[in-house]
Amino acid sequence: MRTHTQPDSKQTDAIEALFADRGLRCTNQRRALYAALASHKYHPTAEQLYYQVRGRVQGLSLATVYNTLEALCRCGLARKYSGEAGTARYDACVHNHVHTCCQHTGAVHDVPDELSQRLLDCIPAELLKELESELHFKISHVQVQLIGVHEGHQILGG
Amino acid sequence: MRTHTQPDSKQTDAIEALFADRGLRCTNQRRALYAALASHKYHPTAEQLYYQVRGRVQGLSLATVYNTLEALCRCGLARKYSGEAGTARYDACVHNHVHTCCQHTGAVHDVPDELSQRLLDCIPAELLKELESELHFKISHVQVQLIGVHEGHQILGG
DNA sequence: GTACGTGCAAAATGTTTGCATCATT
DNA sequence: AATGATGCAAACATTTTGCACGTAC
Repeated sequence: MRTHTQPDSKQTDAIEALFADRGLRCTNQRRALYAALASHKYHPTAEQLYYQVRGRVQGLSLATVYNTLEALCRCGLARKYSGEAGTARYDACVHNHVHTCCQHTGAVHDVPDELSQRLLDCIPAELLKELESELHFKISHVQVQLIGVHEGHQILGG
Repeated sequence: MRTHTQPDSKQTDAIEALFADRGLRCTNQRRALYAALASHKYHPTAEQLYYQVRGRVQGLSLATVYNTLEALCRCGLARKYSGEAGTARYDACVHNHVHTCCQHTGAVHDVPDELSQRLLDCIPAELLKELESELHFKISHVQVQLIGVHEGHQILGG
């Protein structure tokens, strides 16, 4: 296989530091996958990431994509979503935001930060505290999805 | 709609009426599946429903379970959720409620109605209206999940 | 040097589909 | 009688796993 090729860049250093901080080994594959994930505006599936990153890191395998995504999720650097469709989607875990999910196409989009924040701010922390103690459930985060259809699409009656 | 709390035949009639109302054919399989789904406290997967209902309706197939669930979802009698795990879960669509989803076990539970309602009521209708017009997205419903761990479970580090 | 990550392919899920038969309307 | 649902099995899609090798620490 390939000897270690390390592109010099501020961002790479930042990623290395991030990984080190979480006790993750920093491999070319992981670095590239995380960089791709973090730069994604939407929410790629494992397969999409695979094809995207494959061009940059040779010999990347889909298994590694899954392994890496799982590692990233486990240490809190990424999040896994399972929208309406059967395929899991991922994003780099920057901060909590709201998603829209189209019932027609299955597409998942972000709600812009400002709006997301306003929506999430509606839920008072005390209520969450109360839920935690009532349900004996430690809440790590609240996930909000707006289910519906993008304008121009109709739900077929049936 | 008049809902008598009465023997099985009454409930069966109610289901038939419900189906007729939506233009769904009422077969034994569908009736049994819907009854099972509606009585479920948790959120069965297709497979769980299959094994549960199989005892009551002879020769039920998994394909029919999927077909039926899809038909129910399409006409608004059921909802499909895709929690953290890779398996879709369903419930009879009574009213909107909040779910907890355990990061450790993947278990999905309902938040009791009163608490769910209080949480959902936090989101003002005007904000949703605003989101709809900003995003060009027709919101059918808001889905809230509390992600975390049930007490007594720890997230394992590595 | 060692523990862990990787690639490959095969296996384990989970879901959908084609077609002949059967039941509901 | 006609339309649509069912069952079966096979196709399909997605994710996980075992193993030999390579690499970061």
